[in-house]
Amino acid sequence: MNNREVAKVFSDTADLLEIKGEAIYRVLAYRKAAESLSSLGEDINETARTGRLRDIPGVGEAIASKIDELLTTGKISFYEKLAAEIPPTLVEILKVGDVGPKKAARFWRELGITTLAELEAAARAGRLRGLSGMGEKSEARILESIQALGRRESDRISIGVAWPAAQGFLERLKDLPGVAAAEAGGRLRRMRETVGDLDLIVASDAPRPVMQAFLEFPEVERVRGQGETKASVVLHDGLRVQLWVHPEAHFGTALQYATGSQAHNVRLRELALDKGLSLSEHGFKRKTGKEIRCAEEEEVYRTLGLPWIPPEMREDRGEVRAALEGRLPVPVALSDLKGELHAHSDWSDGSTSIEGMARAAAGLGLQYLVISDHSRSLGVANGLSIERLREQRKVISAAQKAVRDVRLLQGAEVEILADGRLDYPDEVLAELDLVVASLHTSLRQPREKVTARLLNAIRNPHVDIVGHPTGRMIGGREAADLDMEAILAAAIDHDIALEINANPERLDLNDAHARRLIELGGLLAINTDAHHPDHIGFRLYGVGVARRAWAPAEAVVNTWPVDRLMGWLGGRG
DNA sequence: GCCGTTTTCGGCCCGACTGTTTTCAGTCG
Repeated sequence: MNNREVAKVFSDTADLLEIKGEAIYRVLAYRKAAESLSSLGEDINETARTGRLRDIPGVGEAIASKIDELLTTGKISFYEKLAAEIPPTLVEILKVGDVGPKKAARFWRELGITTLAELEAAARAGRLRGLSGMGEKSEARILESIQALGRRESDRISIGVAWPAAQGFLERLKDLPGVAAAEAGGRLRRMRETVGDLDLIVASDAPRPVMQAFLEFPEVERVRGQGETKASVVLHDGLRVQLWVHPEAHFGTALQYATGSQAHNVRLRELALDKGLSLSEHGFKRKTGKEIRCAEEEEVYRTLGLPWIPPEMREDRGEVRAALEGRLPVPVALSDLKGELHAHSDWSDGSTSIEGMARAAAGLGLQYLVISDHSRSLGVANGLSIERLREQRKVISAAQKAVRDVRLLQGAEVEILADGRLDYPDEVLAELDLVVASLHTSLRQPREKVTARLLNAIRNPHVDIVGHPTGRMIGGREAADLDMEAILAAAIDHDIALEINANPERLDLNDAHARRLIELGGLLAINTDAHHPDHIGFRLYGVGVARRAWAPAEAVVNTWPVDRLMGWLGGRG
């Protein structure tokens, strides 16, 4: 079983226990363990084999032994017993908005509902409103939420869609009279791969007109809820947006609160309690009733005796403890990136000439750009034959004369063939400044085979970077089944970098694997895989993943000045 | 069920909003 499958069992266990009415802290313990498992950068089978399950945050004696049982027998007797008691299909109806464990339990016990389809039928038949505490409005909301669930292919949208949408709102909010500041919060600010909605936080001492103006934005289809400080709307395209408006004097605590994650916030509130303070989005409160307001987020952390923690690191993955102990790393920032190491031109499947890409890179202030078009076997992408590759080198030199502000290098994104060989012979690879080796085909091979292909590429002395190592597409194609520990170890052994592909549909490596690589002392490259000048803007998302991985600039090869980069490349093949 | 520079037991975050209520439970983040 893989990490995600194991995590799902524990998250389902938490849901079932909650429906059953178990003590909430027992439920939360299972949920916390599930979250830790899903963000674990190492294969859980390896962690179990080496007896380190208890090192996982939130995994104690009881859950560790259940993980062991699951990995060795394929099931957990505790879960089997629970599932015999509470129908496990009830978990799916918790996805419905306004339906939590209490309602799910009542639908089941009082109406015999066990599945989403049965819940929908009961709502349509008007049978929900008969329950005490439920009326027509509740029933209508539930029905509406079920339909919304069915319409959306997934309940999450890509950060590549959400980010620009949020920026558009923020610009307009900042222009409103009486608005001192506007920021995105939530998963978006933490640079998660996907978000469920947009959380926007505005500082204003006159909240009412700001709220009103927001509700009248043309893309707003309907208002889901509205109070003094919060409003929630649905846009015509189905995107949900939440707006918080707080006075300037609270903006720091409000932004901190709205950024989350929930688990991170719980940690901070626990720390606050240790200091005799109660923390909420409005500020700190002493037992005496005296309040401490924070206009800036830094003040919130300072009050707790902490340095400011970057939003991308706020996932309760040890950042609070690291901050307390003064060993929180400074993660790489967008401004640290000095070059792009993986970009395509119209020589293969890019949209734009080499010179056009060079001008775009120069316009962004990059110091170097590697043109890395596809290799010969990738016919669908117009991969370059050896002859065309050599011809391209001359064109790159000519482009360099035309665009002097950015150093142009010739690379290639070389196919790792199904049998593990590379798509160009070594003597051709040796002619290139930089080699990105990538998998595009036969991603579904068994673990041993696909892992061996990547290892073979890593051992080739000409390969500098492995591109989008797992091949996953978010919400689309599954990652290849790789022995990631072996890949990370080999990459470190051979002093090559693993790519964080910044395309928001890829983000590959993901944050968990990238963090594991950093822990082990490896190197990353943040590459956009640009096929169009605009795609170089994807760097932002790749940096987000690297920051979530706690990667310092030092560990990212394209933050290095060109001389150091060339030295690293030249040290190999 | 987890966890510990106040603890191996006794804690484990806090408030807004909604709908159905006559004061609160449930959900959400």
